[in-house]
Amino acid sequence: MSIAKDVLTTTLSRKQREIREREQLILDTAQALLHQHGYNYLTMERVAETIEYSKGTIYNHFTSKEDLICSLCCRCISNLIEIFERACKYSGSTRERYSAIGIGYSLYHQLHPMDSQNIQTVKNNAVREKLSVEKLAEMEALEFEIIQLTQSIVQQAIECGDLEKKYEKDISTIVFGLWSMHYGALLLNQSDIPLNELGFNPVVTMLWKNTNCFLDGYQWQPLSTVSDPNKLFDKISSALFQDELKKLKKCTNNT
Amino acid sequence: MSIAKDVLTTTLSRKQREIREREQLILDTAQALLHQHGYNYLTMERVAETIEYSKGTIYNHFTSKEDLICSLCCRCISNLIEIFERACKYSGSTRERYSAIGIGYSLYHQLHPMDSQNIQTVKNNAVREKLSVEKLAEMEALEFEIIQLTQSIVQQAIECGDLEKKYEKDISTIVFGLWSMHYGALLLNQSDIPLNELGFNPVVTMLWKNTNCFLDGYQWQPLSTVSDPNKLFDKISSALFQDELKKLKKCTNNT
DNA sequence: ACCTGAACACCGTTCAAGT
DNA sequence: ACCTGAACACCGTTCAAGT
Repeated sequence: MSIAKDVLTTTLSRKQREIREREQLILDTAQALLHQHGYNYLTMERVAETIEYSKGTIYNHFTSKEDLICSLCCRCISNLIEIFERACKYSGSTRERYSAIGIGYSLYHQLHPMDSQNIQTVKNNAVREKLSVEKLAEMEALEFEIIQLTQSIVQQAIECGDLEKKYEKDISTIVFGLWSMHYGALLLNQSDIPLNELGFNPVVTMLWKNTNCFLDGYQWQPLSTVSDPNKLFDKISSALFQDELKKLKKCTNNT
Repeated sequence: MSIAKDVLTTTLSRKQREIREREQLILDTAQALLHQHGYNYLTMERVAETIEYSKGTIYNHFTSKEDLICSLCCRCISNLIEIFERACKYSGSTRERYSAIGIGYSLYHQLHPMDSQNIQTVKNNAVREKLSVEKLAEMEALEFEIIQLTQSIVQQAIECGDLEKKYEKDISTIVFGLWSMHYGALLLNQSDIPLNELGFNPVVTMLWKNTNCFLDGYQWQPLSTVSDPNKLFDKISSALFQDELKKLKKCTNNT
């Protein structure tokens, strides 16, 4: 009985599971093509060939090439949100948690450069122009989630006095400051401007320094001058990327 | 004799002048198509039709569609450099001049949103992948010019003591801070994230506030707390965009 | 109900023919 | 020496036919 029921429910949902799995397969394939051979190599034809289905089937999952790319982007933003949630849960002062968001952002992009390329691809007008309003709304909802998470920490900082009350009207400005600084840095980093040849330090290092000065400028307590910023960086980054570091350790132990 | 010589030299260079003029015409046309109907409406065919030449002729000027778009982008960056040069010449403290760079950047993008869209278009991988190394080098050279202009002000600030000596090793980091903050803000602004619906202040306002806090964090003298930042903004922006404001005045007087 | 792939549309690019 | 536009290549998208 129990087995029969299992079989029944399995049978009922198998098709759905198959479809869901194939959708992930398409996304994985598209991501791999994009990452390995660049944007112009990614064609619907090639995705179809790789997964051994016809082009028509892909269009059953995604209404257009742009829709496929945007879905890829949404998956990457979801991964990023997960990091941000970890940062919010970090046990430390409000300033440490806010810093953790920045660190999570920049380290995530360093650890997963292809994800960050995917996210940028959708910012392009040629792609955006072809997206449906529904798809754009889906992406916007994810971006909104990120803003909310970030904003909540600034709010808490004001409530507990780490940030002066007079900055209450600047909450969204402070969010925008961290966001624009990191977003801009990420894009400059992955553009092919040869930053290190031009004498710039590593982007993660510069971002950390600049974020600290930015928050010091808002007098967000405790100021970066009262403790060692480098130690704090290591502390937060190892806390945020515990899982990733574990994986790396495992790999090196096995070999 | 003199006339004959004039005719001769005119004849000799007429072709060249014609070609140069046509090149600008192609760029203007492409920009107009891009601005009025979006990226996907801009085709080589349509550009050819509009300027009443054949497609082959356009390929005599530009080796590919991407080459055309990149040339458009370079023209826009040159315009931006002109603003930056004005900012560097601004008579005021080093901090005021550095601020002027930021203000020039954000106001330029506000006054010429289509230029800033052009600049962004080339950041897209689909376009970059197809560019020749020469074209990329041309753009890089322009970007380098911007960096140099910005860096020179930070250098001066350290020399005259407006910035503490200990920040000498952070010069490029301070440049990167202003750059990433403004670049990120610009991109967020022209993406279709509805910033004002999400409760954000106007981007130019937020940038000015954040830049001041950023520079305060580096203790760049004089701090924004000793004078009215809003007055300074108005002073700098009217000095930088004198020409533009004159034009606007003329227009309103004539009508 | 789902999958297929031939056929179509569109656009970037080339090059033989024309002036 | 320069310009033209037919012809080609490539790729996104559709949909009648098949299972």
